[in-house]
Amino acid sequence: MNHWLMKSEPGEFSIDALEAMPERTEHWDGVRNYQARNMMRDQMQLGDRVFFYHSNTEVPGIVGIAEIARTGYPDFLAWEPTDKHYAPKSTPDKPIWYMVDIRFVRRLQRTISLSELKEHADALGDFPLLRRGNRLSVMPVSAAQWDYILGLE
DNA sequence: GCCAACGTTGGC
DNA sequence: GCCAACGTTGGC
Repeated sequence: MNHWLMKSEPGEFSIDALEAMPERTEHWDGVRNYQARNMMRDQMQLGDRVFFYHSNTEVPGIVGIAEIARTGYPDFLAWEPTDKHYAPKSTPDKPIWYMVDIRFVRRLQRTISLSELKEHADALGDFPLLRRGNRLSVMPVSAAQWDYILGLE
């Protein structure tokens, strides 16, 4: 089992919005970055756990846990001309962009903020979220990092 | 294949 | 709202 962290702006899609979905499940559409796509398409497995991270908000940080409910499949919104994430080079025959479905597991008892994570940078070791200028919206979390962060809760 | 210009991300 | 950092695009 692998672990992941996925970022979302709560104004776009929040942990509350995920919990409110039917089956508490929603597709993670709109990723238009090749590194993030490759992880979703090739590496995520059913049941993998995901830290749900709120970005671009008052207190950015990890707010909850989700799990992979469906492995990588084409992001059909890429070929919807009216969609915000329309990407005309991607077609049903030759999809470029992929997504997964995630299911709500639970909220954290408190937000583990980015600033708090930074205080533990030494213990966490190499963590993409803490790398300077990092902009990946989907990133791997090692088992040790996962356990350590949950220990902060 | 280089690289400047541009758009986006996301913390602050 | 600002702006640094980064990925992508497109001219050459």
